[in-house]
Amino acid sequence: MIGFMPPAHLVVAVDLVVFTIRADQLHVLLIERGNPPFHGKPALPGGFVRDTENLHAAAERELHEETGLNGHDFHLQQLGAYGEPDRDPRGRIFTVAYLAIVPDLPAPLAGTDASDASWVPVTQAHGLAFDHDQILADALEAARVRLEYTTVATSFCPSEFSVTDLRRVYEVVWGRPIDPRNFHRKVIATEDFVVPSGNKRAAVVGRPAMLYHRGSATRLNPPMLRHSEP
Amino acid sequence: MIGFMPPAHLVVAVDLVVFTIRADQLHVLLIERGNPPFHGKPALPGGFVRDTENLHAAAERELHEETGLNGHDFHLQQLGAYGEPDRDPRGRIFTVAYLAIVPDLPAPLAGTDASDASWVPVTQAHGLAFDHDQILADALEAARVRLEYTTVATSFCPSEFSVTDLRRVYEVVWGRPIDPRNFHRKVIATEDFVVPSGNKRAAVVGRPAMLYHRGSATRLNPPMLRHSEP
DNA sequence: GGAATATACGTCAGAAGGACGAGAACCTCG
DNA sequence: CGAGGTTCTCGTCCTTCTGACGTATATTCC
Repeated sequence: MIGFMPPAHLVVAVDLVVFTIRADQLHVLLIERGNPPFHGKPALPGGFVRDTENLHAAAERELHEETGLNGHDFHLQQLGAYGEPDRDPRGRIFTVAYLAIVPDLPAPLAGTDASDASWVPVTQAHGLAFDHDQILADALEAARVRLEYTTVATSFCPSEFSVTDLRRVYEVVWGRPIDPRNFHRKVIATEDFVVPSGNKRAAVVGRPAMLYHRGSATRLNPPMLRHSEP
Repeated sequence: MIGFMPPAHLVVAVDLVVFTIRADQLHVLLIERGNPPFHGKPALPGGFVRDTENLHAAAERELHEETGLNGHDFHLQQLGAYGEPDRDPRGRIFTVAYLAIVPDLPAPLAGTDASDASWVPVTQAHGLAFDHDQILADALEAARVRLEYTTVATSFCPSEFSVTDLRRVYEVVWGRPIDPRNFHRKVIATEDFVVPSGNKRAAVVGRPAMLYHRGSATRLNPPMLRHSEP
């Protein structure tokens, strides 16, 4: 069943790797495919680029359709293009992958037409349709690198967060523990990484944490290097 | 003259930003367009992706056609996809940009069918066709960043080079002088960045330099940070 | 009030790099 | 052949940054 060939303007799609953190675990947004090919298999959300929209707009539209998010309360950046000739059995379809980082949604996926979408821990996200396993792996590595050199970690957090919240982001994405005292020093010393909100967290136990908003900085200089092991 | 619409498999192209260093200046490979649109204007070399090849293969093929280079004596990496609806007046054409870094070719462009291609200093590469000004700007920034975190600078150099040759690469691409003594210490101290060839350069003037081949390392850890100024 | 806990701040040593001095190895020129 | 100039290589000092780890502070629970 190779017969299907989409019209020219439907040869390019965008696929989204949407990351969030829930219950101290990195989750990725997946859909269950309702049509062939790969019927019933999990896949990254995505869709074809429309005639009048550019790639970024297409990614934003898909993200809105799947999560209800819009405006600028998320991080969205292009990862790269994928175009193996046989990546889609329907024919020659290229896809441009986007990495999205969103905070843990209070009413997750509410008001969306994507009731088939669900958050899956990345550790359990295998066997995806198409080449989405590869795209997901590339996205995970890209996210880890971007935490080193940029301030995107704050995009995982809600508007108000503590330094410990931010540290959890790094620990979850990197998969390794970080010394709380050194991390605190680094975050506070980095100009415009976070700005104090003036509030304190109601303590469940222990000293209440000071709360912050994300600052205006985007680059981390000097970077927060994870010491890579083979 | 909007009538032209390429068949489905010709909606995606690859464009190359090929950098080299000649006479202590960063040069980019440009062609002069022989057909409309943008007839007679300079542009990045590129072409449509063929039915059976993937994106990387298409980029390699184009690079070979334009420079005669093949094998692995160059650096070739994807930059990203560009897809503004109006970027090509012929219709909806997406392009995937690739960054190539090659040594100064001894017999430049010999044996190629691209006699229309020429090396242009990046400082004079303006007014390109399509959105190639933007792609070139993105490529330049990407090259600068990659010099910080990877060992690609050696891809600008011939097989055998001196530490000073390598330093010139950084100075030319970054556009700022570097202290020769600190640079030398950094390069030598970084494991597998360069390996001694055992030879010395015949000195024109001054102490002859020891020569090196590029090493096996790809990442620079810790990175060679340029201190960005606003 | 004391124990437990989490946050905030401090200290010390080692790694890395910017600034700069100086020696080493070649050239040319007188 | 020696002096001076040039370039490459090595070394020193000092500052910044960070990993390791100690300690004070603010809250809840008992």
